[in-house]
Amino acid sequence: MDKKSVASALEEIAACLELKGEDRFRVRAYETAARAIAGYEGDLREALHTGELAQLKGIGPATLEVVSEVLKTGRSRTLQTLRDQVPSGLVEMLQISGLGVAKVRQIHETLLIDSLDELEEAARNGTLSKLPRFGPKTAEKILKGIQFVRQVREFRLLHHARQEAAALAGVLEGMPGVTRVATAGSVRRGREVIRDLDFVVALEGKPSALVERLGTAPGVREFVHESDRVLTLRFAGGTVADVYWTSERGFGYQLLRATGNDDHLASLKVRAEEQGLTWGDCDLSREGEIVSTPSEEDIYHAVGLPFIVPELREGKGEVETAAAGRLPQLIETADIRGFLHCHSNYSDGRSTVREWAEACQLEGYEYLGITDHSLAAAYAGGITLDQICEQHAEIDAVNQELADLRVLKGVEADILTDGSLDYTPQVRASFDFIIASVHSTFGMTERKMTERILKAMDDPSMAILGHPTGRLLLSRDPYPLDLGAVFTKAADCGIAVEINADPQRLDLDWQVVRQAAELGVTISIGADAHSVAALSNMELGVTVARKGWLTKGQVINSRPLEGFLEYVERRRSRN
DNA sequence: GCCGTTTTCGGCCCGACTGTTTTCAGTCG
Repeated sequence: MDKKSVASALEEIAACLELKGEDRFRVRAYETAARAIAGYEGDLREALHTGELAQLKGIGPATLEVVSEVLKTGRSRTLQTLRDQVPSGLVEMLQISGLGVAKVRQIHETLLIDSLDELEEAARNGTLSKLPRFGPKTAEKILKGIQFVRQVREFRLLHHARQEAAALAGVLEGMPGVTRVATAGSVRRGREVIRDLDFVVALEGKPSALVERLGTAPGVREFVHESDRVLTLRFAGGTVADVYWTSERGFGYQLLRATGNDDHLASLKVRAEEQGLTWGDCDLSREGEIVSTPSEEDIYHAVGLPFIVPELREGKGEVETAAAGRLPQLIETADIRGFLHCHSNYSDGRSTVREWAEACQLEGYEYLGITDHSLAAAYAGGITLDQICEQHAEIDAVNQELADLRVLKGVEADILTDGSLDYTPQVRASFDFIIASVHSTFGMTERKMTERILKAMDDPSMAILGHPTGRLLLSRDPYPLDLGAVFTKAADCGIAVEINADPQRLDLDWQVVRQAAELGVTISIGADAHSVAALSNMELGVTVARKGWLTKGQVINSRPLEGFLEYVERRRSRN
């Protein structure tokens, strides 16, 4: 049982309790517990065993019991009981943006609706919009929401998929006859959301023993499909995994095939055939003779190409560029010198300034930019003027003590509805640098939202534009925005545009990162981390940058401290 | 239900926006 299953059990309990009209603080306790589990970095079983889990903030006796039960048996009696009392369709309806408990209950009680299909019908035929306090706009919004929920429920976020894949790879490694295991597919390519997991195993002997053992592996619910080289499994949590097996000498070819994507493979196939090779389902051959391909490098070599890293294999011209010898030297996590965009306990973060500084020093960063929420972000405990003074004094003290790390005084200032930045110019001048982001009024038209952001970019105190499209993967679409206009202006004004590395955001999307870079935009990779446990966000941000073909030189926080500060200063002295 | 203590129970996120209504409930960040 993975973290996601445990967290979603707790979330579902919370939703059921809420729909039953239970005390809202009890509901919130389960939601808090779900977040605590989802954000927990270590191994859950281990932590349960050592008692560390019982100490985790947000976990108490009742929620610990749920966690323990789900880890041991894959189910929770509390949840089973609740499921008998609350129709599952109502829980799904809660995921629709614009529908809260009150409206879902109203719909259920007055129209006797308890599934998405029935809700869709009622929204289409006009019965829904006749309910008190509903109207045509609400019905339309609900129809959109139903589409969205249906579309996203099969997917999971990259970091969750990576955790699941690592756990499953560990199980595969212990299987009889298995000599090598690799994670393939979209997880390996670093896609932001993942539908299925893919694995390649090198096997000695017959696959029957492997198949048999996989059937009894923990959490496996059923075999969806089985052939002579691949087994498709479904786990209790809903995850679907393809396991391909091959010999050691065919491992590279199978790994390449299982990694994809289809467009990339199609381009390779064309090149292979031009070279007189046969691109088979299971192996690469020349004149009937199988070519030995223990590693992927062997295949790229055979078709006359340098190795292409998995992140680039999206069929976006990487094969042609590689053939011309013009693939960029992609940025790596080790190139990042400045850890930017993190929240401390002064706003909605959990770690203190000192904890941030010590953690970043340990990771080898040269500088750290603390950027708490500004005053307008009331829900996130935006930092007041008094707190700013207090925090700056604390940062000064930490800087006095630490020799090889510089803590910068930053802030994530709200871009207000009218396009101005939060705080007065005098207050903004007290910061070393400012990330400016939109956190409210997402429902503007494209023209208005674009005007709002372009106006904010006129403010010389803005160094970085934070999470530019506001999307939340699998839960909220980006707001409409003319990104081309934003990029052009950013390049012109010397404002860096963020790749926000929060696993739920990964905003900019990798597909537009390249466009931004081609327009001359400097990119900032911001962790948007709320505790030191999320230091590893940075790696996800770098994955997005690599998928966007970025080199070290295009990323502002891969510059040394002086280079970063110079960039900020140059921006300030314009206008 | 959990936390943080005045260690036994009170307090827990609040203001703005949206779509509805005609003054505001519900939702969201």
